[in-house]
Amino acid sequence: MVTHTEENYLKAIYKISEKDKKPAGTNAIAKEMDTSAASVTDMLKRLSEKGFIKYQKYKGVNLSSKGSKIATNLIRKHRLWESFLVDKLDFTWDAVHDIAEQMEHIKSEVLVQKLDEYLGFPKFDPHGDPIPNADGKFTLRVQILLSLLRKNDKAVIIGVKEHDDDFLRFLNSKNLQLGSKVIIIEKNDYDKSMTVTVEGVQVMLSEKITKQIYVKKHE
Amino acid sequence: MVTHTEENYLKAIYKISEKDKKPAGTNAIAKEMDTSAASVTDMLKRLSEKGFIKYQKYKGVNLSSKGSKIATNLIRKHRLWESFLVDKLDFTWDAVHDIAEQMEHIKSEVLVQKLDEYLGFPKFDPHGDPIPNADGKFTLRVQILLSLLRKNDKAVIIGVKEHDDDFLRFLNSKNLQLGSKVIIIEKNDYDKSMTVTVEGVQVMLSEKITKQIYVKKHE
DNA sequence: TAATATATTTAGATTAGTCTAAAAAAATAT
DNA sequence: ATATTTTTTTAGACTAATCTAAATATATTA
Repeated sequence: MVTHTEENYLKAIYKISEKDKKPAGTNAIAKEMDTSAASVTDMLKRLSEKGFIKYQKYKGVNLSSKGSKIATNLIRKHRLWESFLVDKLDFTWDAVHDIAEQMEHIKSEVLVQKLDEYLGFPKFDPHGDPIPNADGKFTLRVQILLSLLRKNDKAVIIGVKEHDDDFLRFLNSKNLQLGSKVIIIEKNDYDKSMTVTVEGVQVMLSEKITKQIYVKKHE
Repeated sequence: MVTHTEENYLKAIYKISEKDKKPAGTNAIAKEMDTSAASVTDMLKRLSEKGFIKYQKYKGVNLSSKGSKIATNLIRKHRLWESFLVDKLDFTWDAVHDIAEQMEHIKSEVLVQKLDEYLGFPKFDPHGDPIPNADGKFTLRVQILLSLLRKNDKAVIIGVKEHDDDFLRFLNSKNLQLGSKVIIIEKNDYDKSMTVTVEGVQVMLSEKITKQIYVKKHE
């Protein structure tokens, strides 16, 4: 048995070691979980006893295959529920994270399987993040940052790096969403800002923004 | 704030005082919650301090309007999710209770509202139980027990009193489901068993069964 | 390499929810 | 109306998850 809280720790550890490509440290986990380092140490002992992580004092942690399975399954459920909320219930992409954060803890194998089927076995969620399959395998694809495009390039938005709700709402306001076609009209050498056309409308995007958007080149 | 566990207690109290038409006793709650009477007493103090119940030592408990609101909202969510599971994900009515028991705790007003809309504002769940609206009001309707019908009566199944999974699967096996049309062919005076026609097939039903099925008379 | 800074763990306490065993109150029966 | 049974509460302890403050390891830098 794995508790709600343990599941959240495993997901945090997964996320951190995925990003940093090395064992997750106590402080990093504390920050991700919004708790104290002392609490993390306590939890690491528990997770270690249950065989979910490989843990040595002061050395950071790695997930065991058992722990990794739980973490990817949570990510799978999280992203499937986000897809459900957007595709079926008509939520916008900036409003689904907190709800999916709760729904990912629902325990039922058959529910996930039926949900996946109902959604048509989606490979990517409403933010363009890959949805692992039942075996925990992620679909890989070529994706580059919008900031790397040059004048006259054409591309389609296929994902976002930043998931902050305010950022997503900013994109909504500029009509930038998954599937949007953009054409680079101008690129400013000095501040790297761009002027692009989205759905026939010109908008100016700072580098801070263009570095958070994944695209696929077009034509 | 109300915790997961507190919510379950409130629902248990609601259920018991609804059935017995009087304040819920400690033992009854303990049985419903599958815990000890001592734990219940502890929890009643907490719920009372939070203003969810009216509690006097040894006198049993009643929900306050605040507590009642929480309980009916849980029932609303439970029944909406059961409807979702059956109508959209193709679950059978005997397999949805435990999953809905988890889903009812998801906290999001707008989610419930959108789910309700997505399902077409259903008034009854897959077991024929009424789904309270956002104000906690239940739709009432005439429903009688199948056991009360007489020879040659025609009726439609609109609900079940018993929710046990095995009972529901028994009904499945006889093709008895919500909306099924039944005709009473014969009624045995001695043991009150009946022979009825369902979807053109004759089946024999003991009184134990017919006392658990709600119907609406037809023609 | 010694001094300093940072990261991590330990110690000890707290809260929610649970337990068993014993005490007390209320209900029932003789 | 007294004795017995049932119901409920209290007492005291346990676990999971958390906290702050202090101690100890490790890493960094002069």
